[in-house]
Amino acid sequence: MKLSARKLRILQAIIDDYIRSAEPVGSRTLAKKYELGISSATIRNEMSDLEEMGFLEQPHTSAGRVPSDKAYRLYVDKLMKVRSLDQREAEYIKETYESTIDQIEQIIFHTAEILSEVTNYTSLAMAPRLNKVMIRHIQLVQVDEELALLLIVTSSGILRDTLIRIPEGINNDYLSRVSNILNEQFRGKTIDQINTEEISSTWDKFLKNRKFLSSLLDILIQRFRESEKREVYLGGTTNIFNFPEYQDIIRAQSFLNLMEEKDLLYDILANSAEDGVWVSIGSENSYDELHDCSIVTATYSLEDRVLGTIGLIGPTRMEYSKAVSVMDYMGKALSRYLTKLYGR
Amino acid sequence: MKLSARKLRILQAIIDDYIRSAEPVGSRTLAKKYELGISSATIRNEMSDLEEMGFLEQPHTSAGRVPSDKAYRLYVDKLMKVRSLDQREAEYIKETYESTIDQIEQIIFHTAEILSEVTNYTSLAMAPRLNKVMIRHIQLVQVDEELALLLIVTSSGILRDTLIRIPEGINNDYLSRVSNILNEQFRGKTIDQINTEEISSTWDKFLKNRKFLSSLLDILIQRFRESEKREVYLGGTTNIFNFPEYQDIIRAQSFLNLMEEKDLLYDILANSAEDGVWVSIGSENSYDELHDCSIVTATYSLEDRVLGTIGLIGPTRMEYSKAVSVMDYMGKALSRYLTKLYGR
DNA sequence: GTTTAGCACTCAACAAAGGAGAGTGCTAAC
DNA sequence: GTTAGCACTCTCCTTTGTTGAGTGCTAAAC
Repeated sequence: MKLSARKLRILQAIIDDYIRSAEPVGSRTLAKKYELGISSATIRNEMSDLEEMGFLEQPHTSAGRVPSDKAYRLYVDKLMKVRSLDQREAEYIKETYESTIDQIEQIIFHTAEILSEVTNYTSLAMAPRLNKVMIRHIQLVQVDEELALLLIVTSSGILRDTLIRIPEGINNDYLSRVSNILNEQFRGKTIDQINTEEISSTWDKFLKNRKFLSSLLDILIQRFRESEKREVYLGGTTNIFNFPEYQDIIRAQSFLNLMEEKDLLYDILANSAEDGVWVSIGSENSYDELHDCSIVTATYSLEDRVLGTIGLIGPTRMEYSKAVSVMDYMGKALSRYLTKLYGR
Repeated sequence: MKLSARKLRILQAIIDDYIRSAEPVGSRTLAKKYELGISSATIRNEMSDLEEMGFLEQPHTSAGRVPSDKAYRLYVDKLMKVRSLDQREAEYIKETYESTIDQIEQIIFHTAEILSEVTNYTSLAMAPRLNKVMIRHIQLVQVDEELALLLIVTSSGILRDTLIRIPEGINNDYLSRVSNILNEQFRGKTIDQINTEEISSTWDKFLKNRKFLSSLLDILIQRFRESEKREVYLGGTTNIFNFPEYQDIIRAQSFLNLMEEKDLLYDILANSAEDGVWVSIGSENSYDELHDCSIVTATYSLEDRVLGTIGLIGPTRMEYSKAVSVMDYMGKALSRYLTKLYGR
């Protein structure tokens, strides 16, 4: 069977209506509300065809029909008109960025909050993958007799540091010699590329303070490990209660429990598109728990390195056109903002 | 009317039973399950008295009875036996502390997670109030031609830092002169005690780079402001679904929404006891939204300065004896751990 | 004076029964 | 190919009993 223009029009009307109302759509409603120029009986016949073709589903015999995941996919790919973002919303996003602080993690966290505010969906934001970023500078700074600070600066200005205790009798000169060696070893590499054994052997130059030096290395490595931490920030988790499909306590709970599985969420974001906006609908998701959710993601970058992904999650009956336009805008705005702050 | 020993025994039995079952307790159940040595009719009479005295409430005529907030208060103050913590749980807490990282905020966050794991309640943890902590050292470190790092070390080793851009032609010497001045101004003060105007006038010594210096000051002040940030970490928010009283979607939602109001939660923690464990039951809470929750808090300290508060929140039908013992243990364990890490 | 057995009464919770309403599929006519 | 009409289906809601746990009261027993 072919998807005639009329069938498409009807399908579009059903999807639009269902996205708005969350109620199965019947032929009579359709005939009355949308100016399709055909009677409900004709619509019934067409709907029957659409069901046979897998675009519609019936919760039970005497209910209206509901779009299938396949229908949403068609909608997203062909039918939907992606509006560009509302002037007011774009303005709002811009403004909030201007007033934020400059720690990269905080910016991402804040981004998640804005996303959920603007869309009323639950938002996800993956912390930047700093292990893809080059180390630019490592330095030990003496704070006082007991303490020194170990600094790691990456090529994008992102910073890690740790306060460490130093043994007695170590002075600033000594620390800067150590710094130089560390720099030789690390500079220009990404965290992924570091070879710890090689470094360890370098310490042989230093006869004294072996213990201190190797603990220093431990700390460094630990800090690098942390950068690989698969952190996900969430926004608007309780927005899910706004949707009638989550009025059921069991479903709401299982959704919220899912949102606590940061590792899984991270995987979802990490496995979405490599660049740009990406939509995954219901059963397209590789995780069972998400079979009645849809996810819209966008990547964000610093200069032209993709650092991470942000996303929205909601019922399959999602306002895709809005979600896609917001994500598109947001991914770009965030990238611009990061590049402005940390780019060269 | 006097609270006879028998009335107390009955009340205790009712509270114990209700805490376990969440079902109104009837006289027959009581007579059968607990060896009180009296018949259900006698218990009925006593229960009627207890209701008159305000210790019991009846959801409706033909239901059993439920302890009132007043009863829980009596229970917490007089009746309950505070067990010391289960060996296994104490062990578990100790172990997890040993494997954590050393950023103070992370430790606190992790504490919240442990708390909710051990108790199955929702946990709260207030970030440390660093504005009560003395500034020990401020330093500017040059990273390369464009960037420098501004460091603030407090008396308890807690660190804040920011990467800043420096104007051309500024060298390390210059930065260390500036550092010295900043140190003169700030060292030994708490963040609360800083007088920004006084500092601003100090810049007059420097003819060049006024703009850089004043932006530096802005950043410093901003960082201090951040330290006053009223941050609260949560653990186990979805644990609330385990309780039958939150099977109702409206109540669950309003609870979860409440948990998003970080400012309010911060206030609650900040206004609990100044030191040690504290219990607030139902209507004792000053916020309406919490009238059917109870909160158990404990403070944590570094050396002997109280830095913040951790807490548990759950239905008034809470296992107070467990909650109190866990909070007591945890407050102390956290303080010990912080002191070990950051104390002198 | 307490304690207890017995009984009438109350009320929520559950289940069954009976519309009402929305929607479908089919048929026959246009 | 389109449409009106009608029988049929199925959920949802309301109504109506029924059950069971629990109470309060009274009168007898201790």
